[in-house]
Amino acid sequence: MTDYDQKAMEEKWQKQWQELKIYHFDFNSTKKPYSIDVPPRYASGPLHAGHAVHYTHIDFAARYKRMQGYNVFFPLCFDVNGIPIEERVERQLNITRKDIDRHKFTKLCSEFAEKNIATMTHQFIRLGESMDPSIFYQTDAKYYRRITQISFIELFKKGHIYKGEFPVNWCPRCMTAMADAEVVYSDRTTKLNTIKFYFTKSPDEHLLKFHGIGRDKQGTYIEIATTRPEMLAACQIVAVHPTDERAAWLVGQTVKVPTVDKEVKIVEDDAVDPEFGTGLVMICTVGDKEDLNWVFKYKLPLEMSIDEEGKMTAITGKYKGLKIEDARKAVIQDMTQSGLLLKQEPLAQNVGVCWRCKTPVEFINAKQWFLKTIPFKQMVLDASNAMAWHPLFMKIRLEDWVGSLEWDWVISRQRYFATPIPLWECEKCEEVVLARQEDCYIDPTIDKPPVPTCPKCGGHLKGCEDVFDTWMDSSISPLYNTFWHRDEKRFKALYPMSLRAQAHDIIRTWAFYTILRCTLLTDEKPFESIMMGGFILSEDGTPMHASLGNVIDPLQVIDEYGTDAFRCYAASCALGEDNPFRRKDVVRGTKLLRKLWNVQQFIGNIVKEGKPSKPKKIQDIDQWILTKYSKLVKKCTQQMDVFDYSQAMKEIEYFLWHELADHYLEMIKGSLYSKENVESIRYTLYSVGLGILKLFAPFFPHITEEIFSTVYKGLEGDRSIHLSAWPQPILIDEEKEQAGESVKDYIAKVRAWKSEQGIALNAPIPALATYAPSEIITRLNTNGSIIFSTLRYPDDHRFIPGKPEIQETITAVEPVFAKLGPAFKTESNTIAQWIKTHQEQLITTLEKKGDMLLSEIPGLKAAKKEGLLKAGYIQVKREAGLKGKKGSTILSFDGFYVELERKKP
RNA sequence: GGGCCAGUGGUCUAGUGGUUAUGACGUCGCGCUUACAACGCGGAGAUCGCCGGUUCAAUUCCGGCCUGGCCCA
Repeated sequence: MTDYDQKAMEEKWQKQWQELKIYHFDFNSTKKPYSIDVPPRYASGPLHAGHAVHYTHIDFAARYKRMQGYNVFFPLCFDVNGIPIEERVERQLNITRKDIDRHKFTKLCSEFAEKNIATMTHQFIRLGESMDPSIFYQTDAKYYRRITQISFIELFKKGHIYKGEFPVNWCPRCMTAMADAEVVYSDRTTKLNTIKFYFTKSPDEHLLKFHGIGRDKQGTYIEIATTRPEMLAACQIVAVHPTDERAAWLVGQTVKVPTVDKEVKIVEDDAVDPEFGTGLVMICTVGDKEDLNWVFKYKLPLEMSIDEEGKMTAITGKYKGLKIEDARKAVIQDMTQSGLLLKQEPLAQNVGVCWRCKTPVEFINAKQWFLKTIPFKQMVLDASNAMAWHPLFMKIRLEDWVGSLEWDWVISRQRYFATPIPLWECEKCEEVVLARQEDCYIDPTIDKPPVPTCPKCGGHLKGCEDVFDTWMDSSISPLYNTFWHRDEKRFKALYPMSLRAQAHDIIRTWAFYTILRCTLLTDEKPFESIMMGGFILSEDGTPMHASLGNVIDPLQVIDEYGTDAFRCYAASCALGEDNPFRRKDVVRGTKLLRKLWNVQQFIGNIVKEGKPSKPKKIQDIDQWILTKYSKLVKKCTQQMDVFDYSQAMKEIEYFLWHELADHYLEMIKGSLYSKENVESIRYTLYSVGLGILKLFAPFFPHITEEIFSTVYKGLEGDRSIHLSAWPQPILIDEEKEQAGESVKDYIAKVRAWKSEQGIALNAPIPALATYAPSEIITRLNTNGSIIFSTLRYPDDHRFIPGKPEIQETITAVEPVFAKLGPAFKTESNTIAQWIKTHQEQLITTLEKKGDMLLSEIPGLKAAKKEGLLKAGYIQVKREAGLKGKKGSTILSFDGFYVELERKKP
C-alpha cells in the first residue's frame, strides 16, 4: 500500500469513474430497476452546503441500491425555467425583460443557466455523486418542454384546465401572476395613516362622544386607519364590527372618500378587528386577501387601482401612472396639506412578497389559466398514503397544505423564459385551439396554429403569449424520467419511480404538484417512497443566507478536508431533521478515514498472499468478530433500507474503531507474530475487512475504492467496489460470541490496568494466576494462547476455576427497582428506602445467613418469607481483599481475580 | 396565530417507562505499543428546557409553557 493522500486519490477516482462510466443505467439489463426522481437542481447559482448534503444522501441511496443488485436510474438533471433565472439576469444586466427583444432575453437566460449547469456538474463530480450523465435532462430543453406541453394538452382534454378572470397574486416587479405557493411572508415596518372621511349628511350629535369621530369646520368625519392610502380610489365600503358601540349610529350612513370624488356606505361585519386602528376599516379592491373575501361577500365591483406594472390606474385620477410607493407619498403629502391626515404611526406588519425579488405582492384582476386543484384534494391524499414516507411525520405537512388549499393553481405566467402554453386563441370569439401533441414542442408566438383560422367563427388565431409556471415543468419529472409519451415499454417498466428525494421546504410545491399532475395523468402514484431531507443551517444554527454571509461553499470544505470527510458530515445528519453545519463532524470524518486506512493497511499486509479459503476450524475469537460483523451487516442493511444513514454510519464506525481495531486486531497480533491459527485469522480478517469496506462504500466512495483496488480487487474480480455486491452475514453463533466477549473483556481490563500502572502494553506482566467461574475459565483456556501473547503473561500463568483464597466483604446493598416495582407497586419505594437506610443491618445478616427474608423488614403489608437476594430484589457489591498470601496482589473485576506478583520496591 | 420538528456534560449528539444516560469534540492525567500519537488507556464534567398530569417508577408517555428551526396564515 502507498501513502495516504486523500485529495490525490479522490481526484484520481473521480476521473476514472467518468472514463469507465460505471454508473450508467442499463436499459438492456435484466436487473430490477431502482429509479430515483432526483430533484433537478435549479440553475440559478452554484450549490451550497445544504444542497450538497441532500444530493449526498441521494447518492448514498443510489450506491447502496447498486450494490444491492439493482439497475439504478440516477439522472444528472437541472431545472432551468422561470422567474428566478430571469430575475438574476435582469439584475446582472440592470434591465427588465421588456427592455429588450423577447427571444434575445431568453437567450441571455439560457446562457446564464448553462454557465451554472457547468459549475454544478463539476460540483457534483467533486462531491462524489454517482449520477448518470447519459440520462441527463434539463427542463428548458425542447425535449423536456415537449413533455410539459403534452401533459398540459392531456389535462386540457380531460377538462381540468380553464381560463378564469380572477384576482391573482401579482408581482409588480416581475410583472407576472404567481401561485399562492410562491408568495412568502416577510416582516416589515410600514406607516399606519389615520385619515378623515367626511359624512355626506351631518349625523346625530351623539356620535361625537365616541372615539374615531370628529368634527372640524368642514364637517363631521370618521377616522379610518390604513396602510394603503394610495388605494383610496378603489375604496368600496367602510365597515365596523357589529358589537362596536358606534355601529348603530354608523351603519347605513354614507361617507366621502378623501382625494377622490366618491361616496361609500358604512356596513357592519364580523371580520373587522375592533382593536385595530380606529375600529373602522376601508375596504378596497383589492388590497389583500381579506379584502378579496369582502369583495365576494358584498359583490363589490372589481375596480383596480394598481396595474400590471405596479403603477396607479386611471381611477386614481391625478396619481395615474405613479408607482405604488410614489403614489403613497404623494397622497400623504396632499392629505397633510389639506388637513385630511390626522396622524401617522409606525406599524409592524407581515406582508406577502414575491419569493424571488421580495417585492410586496399585489392583487391584479386578470385572465389566467388554471389547473383544477380543489376537486382533487382527496386524490392527492390517497396517492400520498400509498407511498412510504421517510420520515413519516413529513406526510402531515403535505396533508396540512392540501387541507388549507382554497384556490385552484394559477399555471400561467406573464414571463418569457419558460415553456410556452401550447395554444392559440381566436381574437374574435376567444375559441381555444390546442396544439397537436405530435407537433410539440411548439412556440405559439412563432409557430403557426394547426388550423389557419378559428374553426368556429373564422377569426384570426393569436398565439398565447403566456408561459407556464416553472413548477409545471419540474412537477412532471417522474413522467419525463420514465419515458412517458416517448416509449411505452420503458414507461411501463419504470413508472411509478422507486424513490422521490427532496427537502421539506418544497413539500407544498414540488411534492404536491407532482403527486397531483402525475396522478391525474396516469391514475397512479408517481413514486413508491419519498425521502425528505431536513434543512442545513449555518454553523451557528441560523439559516444560511447570502445576505448574512454565512453560506457555506461545499467545495471549500472539500478542498480543506476532502470529499469523503464532507460526506461523513452528511451521513451524520439525520433524515428530515434540521442540522447545523458541523465542521467538527468533517474533522471527525478525516480521523475516521485515516483509521479505516490504517486498519485496511494492516489487513492488506496479512492477506496479500491470496484470498484465504474458509478453514475447517475457526478459533473462538474469530467466530466472535465474525458474529459481531454479521450482526452489524444485518442491522446496517435494515437501516440503509429506511434511509437511516446517521444510525448506520454510527454502527459501522463503532464496529471498525472499537470491536475490530481496538479489540480484535490487538488480540490477534500476538498469534500472528507467533504464526498460530494463521489460517483462521487470515480468513476472518479478509472477510471482515472486505465486508466493512463495502459497508463504508456508499458513504466514502473514494477511499473505499482505493483500498479495494489495492487490497481486494485482484482477489475479488469486481471492476469497482461500487459495482460489487452488498455484504451478507457470514455466521451468527451466540455461544461463540459470548465466549469471545469474555476473552475480550478480560484482555481489555488487564490492558487498561497495565496502561493505568504505566506499564508499556508490550511489556510482560508478572501475572501468576487467574481465578474465575469455571465456564469462564473454560473459555479463557480455549483462547489461552491469545491471552498469553496479547498480555505477555509468563508461561506458568494458570487459569483456575473458582475463587482464590481471598477475603470478600459486602460493601453495599442496592435495591433493584426493576424487580421491586412490578412486585410491590406502591410499597416498593418503602422497601427501597429501608434498604438504603439499613445497610449495616442488611450486610451483617447477609454475611451471617447468606440472605435476608422479606418478612424481616418491619411494617410491610406484603411481607413474605422470601429471600431478598434470592428473589433478586437486592444486589450486593463486594470487594476482594487479600488473605494470607504474601508477595502477590489481587486485581479483581467482573468476577475475575488476577493474581499478580507484587512489584518489588 | 396554526402545523411539524428539535431542546440531553463547556460544545455537538445517541438513546431509553426501571433510579448508576451514549458517543464525539474540548479539557485533565498517563503512555510512541512491529496499522494508526491525526493513536491508545484512564479521569473530571449532565438537576436529560420549564411546569403540571398519568404511573409503584418519567429524561422517556400525556397536557401546558418557554426557546430555536422549517412551512403556512
